[in-house]
Amino acid sequence: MDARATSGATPTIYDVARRAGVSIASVSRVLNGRDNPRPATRDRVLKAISELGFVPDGAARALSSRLKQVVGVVFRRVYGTDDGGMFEDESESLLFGDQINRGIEIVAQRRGYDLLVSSVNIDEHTLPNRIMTIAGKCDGLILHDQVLSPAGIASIARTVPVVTLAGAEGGPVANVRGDSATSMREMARHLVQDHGYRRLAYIAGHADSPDNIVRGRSFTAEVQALGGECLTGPAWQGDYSAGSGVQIVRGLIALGATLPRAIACANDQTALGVIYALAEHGLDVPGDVAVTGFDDLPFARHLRPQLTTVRQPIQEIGAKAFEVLHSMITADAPVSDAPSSSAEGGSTRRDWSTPQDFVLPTRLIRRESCGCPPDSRPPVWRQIS
Amino acid sequence: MDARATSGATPTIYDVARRAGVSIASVSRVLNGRDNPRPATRDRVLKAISELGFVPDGAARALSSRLKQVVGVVFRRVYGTDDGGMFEDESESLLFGDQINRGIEIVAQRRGYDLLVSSVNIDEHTLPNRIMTIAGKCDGLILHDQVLSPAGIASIARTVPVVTLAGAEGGPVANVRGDSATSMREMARHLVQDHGYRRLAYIAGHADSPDNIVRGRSFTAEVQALGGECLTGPAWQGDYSAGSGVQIVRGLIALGATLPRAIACANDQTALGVIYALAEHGLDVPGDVAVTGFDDLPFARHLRPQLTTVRQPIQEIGAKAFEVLHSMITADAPVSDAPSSSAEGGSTRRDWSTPQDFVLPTRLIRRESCGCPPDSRPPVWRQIS
DNA sequence: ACGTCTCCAGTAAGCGCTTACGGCACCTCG
DNA sequence: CGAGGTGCCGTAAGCGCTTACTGGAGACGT
Repeated sequence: MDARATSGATPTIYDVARRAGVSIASVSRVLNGRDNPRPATRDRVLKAISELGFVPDGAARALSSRLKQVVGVVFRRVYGTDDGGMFEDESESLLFGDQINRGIEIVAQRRGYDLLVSSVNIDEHTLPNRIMTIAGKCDGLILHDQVLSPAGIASIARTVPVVTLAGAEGGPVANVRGDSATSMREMARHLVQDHGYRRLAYIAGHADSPDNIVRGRSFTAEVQALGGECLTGPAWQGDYSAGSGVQIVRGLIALGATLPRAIACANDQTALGVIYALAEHGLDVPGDVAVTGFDDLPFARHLRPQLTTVRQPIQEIGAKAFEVLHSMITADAPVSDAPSSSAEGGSTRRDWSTPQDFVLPTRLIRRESCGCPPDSRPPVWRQIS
Repeated sequence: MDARATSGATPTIYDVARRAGVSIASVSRVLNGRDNPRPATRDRVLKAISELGFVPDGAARALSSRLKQVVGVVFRRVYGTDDGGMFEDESESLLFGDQINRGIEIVAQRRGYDLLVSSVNIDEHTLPNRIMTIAGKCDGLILHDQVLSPAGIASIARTVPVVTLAGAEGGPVANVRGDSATSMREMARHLVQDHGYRRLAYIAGHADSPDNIVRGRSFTAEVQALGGECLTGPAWQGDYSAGSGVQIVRGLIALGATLPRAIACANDQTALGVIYALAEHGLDVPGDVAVTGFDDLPFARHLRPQLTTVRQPIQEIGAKAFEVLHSMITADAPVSDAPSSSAEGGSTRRDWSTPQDFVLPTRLIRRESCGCPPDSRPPVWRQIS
């Protein structure tokens, strides 16, 4: 038996062992649900554990087993918070990210993993350091859109498994995203063909967001292919926030510009702002201007008018990201097993030479803001019939 | 110099040391910003680090320094997600929690801490195990409302520092919450005195939520003190969700009950559901029935009518919770220092015998849904003037 | 009765860091 | 010119676990 005594502080496995009259190895075995310890031993250990209120130290466990069972999730915090105006009303812009995180968390939990979440400020000068600190605390990283340059991503991916969310096709690491192209094309068709609008516009999200780029391109191309006109340019550059939607519309109206018949927004939040600003000027949606969003956040159906948008399988995107990361993490471990030449079906054996790009299906949700008639049935509210 | 070689896998401090031609102690010293290594040495080390893409292992660091720089945050997940109906539309109920977490995270970051977030399902049978696993991975725990019984909290608090959010006064551990009593009293006064409503009701949140209890009691008491009538009872029992608000109103109307002139809801989400259900039946808010919420979530001001509610300093609550926890964590360390008898001003020296209850101020926000006239100025949108 | 096999349980060697301690230059001053 | 600093840096002892290896005790076959 080991002599180590840890009486004052929090109990360790040695205290448990001593109290149960067994060796630390046995304690470890019951902790990990091995089946060798016989029932009598196991019970003594369990008793000691609960009497002492013993909680195994995750760090020690991680160090020894080379697995932390933690995945890091990094996303972008929008407004500076370093000083006086401590908490801006930034919350709305985070709905999407939070939902994704929920999806990650739920599947992670099933595998015994927990989430280390961390938001970063882009203009942070110590970004590399922060990311390293985080990386050191987990087995793998999931990076939301807009947190790191492709080069930065590639660099850190050298050392720890990384998957990105909503990244560009052909990025340096595995990537998971919704299918923006197909549904934005469908949106364009719906607006132009079904509703007959000819003069439309796309309010962009962050210029360097791959999702935004794809959405804008697909929409514009399809509108033009269908003989419509699609306004673009700096005047239509937003940043995914509701505020940017408000500003753009106000700006246009102040300039006396003729608004297009329909405005497709890069996401729901921008649409929220647009509708808001339009109402401010007495313009009717969809009567005067039709407005659409993207994401189908929960609030989309509570707006008046209810928002026509594209549903992304938000939580599934998070879930998929975790699964991909998890397979990278576990594939990392058995490095000295089969020497080589394992020609079985597409296993993930350190083969992120050509990182995969997972695209999840999206769906056009027609509600009122595009000009469709309101659903006659009272809409269900959740699981309530 | 140490002989250990770690060539195949991810680089360790030994690899860095070897490459830089120094000892691991020196590497550690530059990693931790100690000032002894002289510039030349430091540069060699830094160079080796970046060449190898070395990321110090958080587990090893934590084990050695007895500090993980991680705090756990546990909150309640509402709907089961174990099976087929994988992702219910649970999101709305999480806004509040997510905001709090943001507050925690932002201040935590300043101190070099990260957040380990984990949602739990109440009906989970392995709850104690899950919480233990989480506890083992961090230096302290912040528990949201409704995740653990007071007994359970007390038990785990034996081993790791814990602070609760929106817990009851006089709970087993330190607690941080918004001041529900004062503002609900004010709300009652506003409704009864300013608007002259005499027949009101309070739609409750979870029955075992301390915040809900305080809100209900304060509101009811004040209404009655002012000579009004306040409906209560099982018919008015909700669960903080929008869905419960919908159901309650639908139920009442189906029964042919005469609705009260004003309904105060336990939180904004319930109010959202109530307004929705009222509209469904052609009832005008606030014309026929006034409705109020609690929390002042961002969507509250985008509702039609804009929601009268109580603003909780949500992120500040999270921030405060972290600060309290952090002081407990750091106070934990020097355990063999001053033997006793430190009679200085209220320091947190392992003195959670009578856990503190921090109450942050709240504020009544009068908007339209109570019957107040709409604000004439176009409301600002964020920082936009 | 003795070898052998099976089960349990203990011993001890790390996992990758931090840090107390000590040694070696080199410098300062009596 | 030697005692005593002072500044850098290396050595080694852990931190609290997991687990390969080893050993002892029965159970069993011959």
